[in-house]
Amino acid sequence: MRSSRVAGQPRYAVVAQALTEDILSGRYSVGAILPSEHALCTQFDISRHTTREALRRLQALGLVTRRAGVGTQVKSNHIAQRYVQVGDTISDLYQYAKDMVLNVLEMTDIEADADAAALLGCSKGQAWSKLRGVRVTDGGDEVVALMDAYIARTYRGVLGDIDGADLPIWSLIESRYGVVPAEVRQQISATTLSRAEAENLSAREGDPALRITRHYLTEALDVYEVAISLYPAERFTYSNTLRIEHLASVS
Amino acid sequence: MRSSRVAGQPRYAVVAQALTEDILSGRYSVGAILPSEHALCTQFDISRHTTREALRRLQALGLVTRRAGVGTQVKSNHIAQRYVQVGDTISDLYQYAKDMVLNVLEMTDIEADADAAALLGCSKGQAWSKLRGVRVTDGGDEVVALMDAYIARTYRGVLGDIDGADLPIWSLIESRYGVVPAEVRQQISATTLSRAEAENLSAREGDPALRITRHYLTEALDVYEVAISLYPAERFTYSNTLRIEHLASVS
DNA sequence: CTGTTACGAATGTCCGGACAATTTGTCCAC
DNA sequence: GTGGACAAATTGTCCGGACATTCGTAACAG
Repeated sequence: MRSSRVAGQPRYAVVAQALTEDILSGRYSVGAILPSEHALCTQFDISRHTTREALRRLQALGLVTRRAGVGTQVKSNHIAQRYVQVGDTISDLYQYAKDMVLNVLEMTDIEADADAAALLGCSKGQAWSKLRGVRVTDGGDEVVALMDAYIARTYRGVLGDIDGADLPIWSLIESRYGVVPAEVRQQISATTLSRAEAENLSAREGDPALRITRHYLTEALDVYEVAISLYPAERFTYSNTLRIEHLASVS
Repeated sequence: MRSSRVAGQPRYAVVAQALTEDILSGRYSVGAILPSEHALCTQFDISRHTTREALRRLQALGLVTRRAGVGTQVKSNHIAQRYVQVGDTISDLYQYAKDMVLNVLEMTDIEADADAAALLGCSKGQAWSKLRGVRVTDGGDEVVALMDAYIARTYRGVLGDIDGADLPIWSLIESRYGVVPAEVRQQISATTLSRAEAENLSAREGDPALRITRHYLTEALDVYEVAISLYPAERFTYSNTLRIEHLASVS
């Protein structure tokens, strides 16, 4: 018996709603395989086309992934907000280094002690390369930021490419190793410059500054780069524009 | 005559690729209406189902919008990077006010002078309501932020709801007027507290603080709320996690 | 001139069927 | 055991058709 059509609700929406609830409530846990298209067709007494439309919605919501030969797998048990980054100012998440050059001051290989392990989110003793440098404007006449970066030892090879580069480090890693950032965690806080920091930045002690810490993670959620940048307030404002994507609700 | 199938390329991908190039190159400008599904079916000699699959891809890339009775309209002439916000910390873009209460200090109606017009991105003389308040923790024992907000006079009605609210103002406007933010522009900068600011925040003069300015815009890109918040550094770090969406390329 | 109605055009919602491509696992030969 | 051939299950790619819903506009009525 065909399930009766609810007023104003397309059939695929009914199915999508039901499956969404099952996923959000945990009846299907993350990693579980949903019933096959054929099974859903039988269960809801709808055509395969309609079933696929329903599953397409779940996919658009980021709840499931689909693979031929495998099935429909639950990817996430909550619906995340989606943003589209617009504009291309110097300070955009991925473009903040545009028109700037990175001059290396110091490079060392380290094994993470307790402090570093906490910062980097790794176990004690893990091997990293540490780098200290300044970002200067393309002409080289103004220091914009002081940066400490930690790079997983695996990608040590980029160290040679960094001095004088006008690209972010993660981008150098990408072109050399093919590692793309899949997730970026950032913390932005306010601070005042210490004597030593002010010296490197040709600013005054006590001046306000923005401290931006970014963790770059691979698809497998391994941290492979951490960058901590210090931007004197008068030379830098972090700004971005986010456009909210209007996701078609399943209901 | 049916267009021959390129090796490894589904038919819909060929169509999607062709249309994408036409949009990116500007042959179809933003706002233009693409040929109808029927026309594309004839042009490429494919079924309507295949045509719709191609257009679905363009939609997923954010290049077009589709409306029944109208057609497929070009929305953007470039492919933007997509981020998905994950996590739900206190400082997430839309959740930063969680577990906090807003206490109003002062409310006034203003007409924008030159300074205000520049800040709000409106013409001089436009009518706004200005509000000064502090965000305190739920228990009320700690001041977390000092906030100046400007609300378009049209939504003046929310002013009565604000004192003591534990929601962001835009959220109050949404529930009362049905206005949803479609775009948010934010600037984050570092500063040090002035004497007066420190007093309101029970902090010390010269302490570092984060100044976050947010413009909330409607779908039509009208600014309807501007919030400027001052967070003493030791009580607040702005942090968020962005997951990069792997958009299926059309090719 | 203004408000209403009617029509056409476009996308949205469904159904049916067929074959291709991908993946996983089983079974057999070596 | 190990490797390869094979089969089964699953999603992906296409085709055809039918009717519903939405929206702009043109014709019409007042």
